[in-house]
Amino acid sequence: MTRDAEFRRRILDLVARIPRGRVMTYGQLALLAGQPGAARQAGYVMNSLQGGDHGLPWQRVVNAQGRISTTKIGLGDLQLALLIHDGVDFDSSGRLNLSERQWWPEEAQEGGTPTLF
DNA sequence: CGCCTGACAGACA
DNA sequence: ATGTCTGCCAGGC
Repeated sequence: MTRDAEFRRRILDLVARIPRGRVMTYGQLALLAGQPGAARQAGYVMNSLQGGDHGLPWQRVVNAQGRISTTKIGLGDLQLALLIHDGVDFDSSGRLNLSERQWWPEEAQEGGTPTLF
């Protein structure tokens, strides 16, 4: 299996596990998928979903500033609505509180090493 | 092959 | 806070 195919699969596995009301960042996904610093590639994978299908909670992925990045491809309003429906609250400047909303998988929480795979 | 553009992020001015 | 620069690398032209 090619490296990018593995990367993609790992990203999607992680996204599928994000609980309602919590979020993960692109850089975090890349890190846990074994490619620290490849946040842009994580975004590239998410972009391929183009929203909705796959039954994945794609809306639970935001950038490192707690802001929605899908505004660039026209999915911003939808993502915001879905997150609010999840119970996530945003401040007046459109940011959510990452320190209380960012979710880390159990495996990554206990061990000192952040990489998951 | 080169050049440019991205659902990004961190460092720095 | 805002803007610039660099690292990341797939895909379009």
